[in-house]
Amino acid sequence: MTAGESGSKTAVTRVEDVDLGVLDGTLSFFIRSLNLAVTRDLDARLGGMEVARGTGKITALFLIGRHPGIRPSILASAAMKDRSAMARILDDMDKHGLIRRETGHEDGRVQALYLTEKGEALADEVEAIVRQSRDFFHDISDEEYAQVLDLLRGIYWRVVKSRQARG
Amino acid sequence: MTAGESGSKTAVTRVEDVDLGVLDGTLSFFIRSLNLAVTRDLDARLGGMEVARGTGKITALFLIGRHPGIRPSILASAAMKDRSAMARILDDMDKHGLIRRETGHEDGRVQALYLTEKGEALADEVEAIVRQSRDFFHDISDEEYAQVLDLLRGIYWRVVKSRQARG
DNA sequence: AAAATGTGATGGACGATGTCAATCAATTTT
DNA sequence: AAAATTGATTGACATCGTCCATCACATTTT
Repeated sequence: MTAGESGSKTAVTRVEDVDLGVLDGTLSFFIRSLNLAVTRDLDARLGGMEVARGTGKITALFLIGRHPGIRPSILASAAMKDRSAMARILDDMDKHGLIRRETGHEDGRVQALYLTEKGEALADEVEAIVRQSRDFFHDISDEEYAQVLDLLRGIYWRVVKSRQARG
Repeated sequence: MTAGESGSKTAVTRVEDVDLGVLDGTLSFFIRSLNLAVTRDLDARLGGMEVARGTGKITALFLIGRHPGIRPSILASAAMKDRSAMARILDDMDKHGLIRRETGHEDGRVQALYLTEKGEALADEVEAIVRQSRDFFHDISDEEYAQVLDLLRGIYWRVVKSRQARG
């Protein structure tokens, strides 16, 4: 019936022979699987740096650097996390002296985030490493990389915006 | 210098105005961010089912169903996990009566995995839900979805194979 | 045959993660 | 002024991924 039901119901001894079935047509599966591999690779590259483990720290570091005064909730949206998760990350970064939190002058509820000098330095350091992270996909041609990047970027923004709409 | 450094160093109040900087050219970032959104959505769809939370259980359920007698280590490779992580998942599924583990007749070290009837039933149920998971990307056209699926599938297999080679 | 080496699967421990609900302060609405 | 809303934070809880050690079985070496 469905594509990929050719070699069904047979034991396999090699991963290459595995038929993914429904999962083969499911974007979620590939995103979720690749996430593990990519995260592992990035953590290895970041070694014992203060931003290792987790997407949130790196995203926060870069976005605060690029948009001084940005608010925690915007960071949360961009990183697809909820506010409480981002609050923890910021707390951690604060303890490590990477960021500074100021209370907004106009609205007393919001916080304005800034990188400390230490944060700026780390951001530069991490940026160099992140640029190298493309090496993980060394098997993939520049064209393919660019294509998938464009497509995922588009999907990303649409998801961000629809998440924004809902809550 | 680099693409995307146009609107630099300005505070933003809306996510849409955020400039991702280096991250904008980093596949890892989009994969890692989208992973969170996709995982959340899938967990919501699966509600309180016995396979909710985590990619591993669903992958195991489907692959065992499609390849009766498959070994845990192959499942681990396909799900991009390590053996111990997969062992926990299988243990959990065993406790819930979803799978059956037999010791291989030829090689006493390996296990052969099979779905129980309960497991088969759940697999069918979950398959229906997984098929609906494309709805999460309702903003994305069929063409785009197919394109990004093809590209990620290709990347997935290359990563799986290179992981296989290394360790 | 015995010993050493290798491989598949488990289990414990640890830190980190994501989520939910509750709280608190500040602001906006009525 | 009271009520409802919003931004941020905290505690609690379950889960996850990783590392290290262990155990059983196989294969290779001597």
